[in-house]
Amino acid sequence: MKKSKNSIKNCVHQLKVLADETRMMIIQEIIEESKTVSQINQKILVEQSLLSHHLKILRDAGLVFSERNGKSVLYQTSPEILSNSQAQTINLGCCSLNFPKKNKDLSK
Amino acid sequence: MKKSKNSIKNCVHQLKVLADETRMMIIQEIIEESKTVSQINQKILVEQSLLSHHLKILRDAGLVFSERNGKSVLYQTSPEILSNSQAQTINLGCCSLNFPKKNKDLSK
DNA sequence: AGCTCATATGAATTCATATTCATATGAGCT
DNA sequence: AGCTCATATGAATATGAATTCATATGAGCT
Repeated sequence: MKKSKNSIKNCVHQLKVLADETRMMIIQEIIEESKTVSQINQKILVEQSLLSHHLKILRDAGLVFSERNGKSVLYQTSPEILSNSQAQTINLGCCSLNFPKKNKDLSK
Repeated sequence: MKKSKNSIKNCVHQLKVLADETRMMIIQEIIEESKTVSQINQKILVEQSLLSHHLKILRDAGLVFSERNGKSVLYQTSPEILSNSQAQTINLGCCSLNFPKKNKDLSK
């Protein structure tokens, strides 16, 4: 069951997925570098199972993907949706979303 | 009841408002030039009252505004949310939405 | 194999949002 | 004032999405 990528329906669906405070925060957490579920959970204080449900919704929408790394699972934003030149733009087909680049502390 | 503009809550709320096929189509109809409700309704085939409800939701979110013009009411996108340089960008605070410029026929 | 840590899943419930339908308002016209 | 056109509103219902809780899976360790 593939979704026609540039249709307004699919774009609106992806937008709906992003139009949630928790999921928006998840994207902002992982858009610059991939993180494990528990790393995300340390920043976003919701029940573990709830976070997992949200991650599934993001996965199903093709906005993020995961890969297992030992005991934990790493999440990152799907390369297909990131505009190649600017790392902070999410392309949804009928429209694209721009996140202002946040200044992370460089001590790490 | 004013909404703090750049909060993630408000941004997500506006995104939620835009994450609807009908409302997305409304925005696309009026983003380049203002239109009356019936002009919009000619393009977007939903019940008049339903369209009106959607327009209210867009108004309440501060995404569009209306002004009466005789018997009809003109709708246009709020200037505050349009990035001044590019007419096709909607600024939501924590992120902004970009619409590709559609080529309208120039016969008008 | 049994134990623990990390994450996922499913079903039930709660909460939000879209849709419908009937009706109201507001402006222009006769 | 009464009529019509254009739009808005409210309440009822239907649909969908988020949250909770209990439990399952999967990997590494002893």
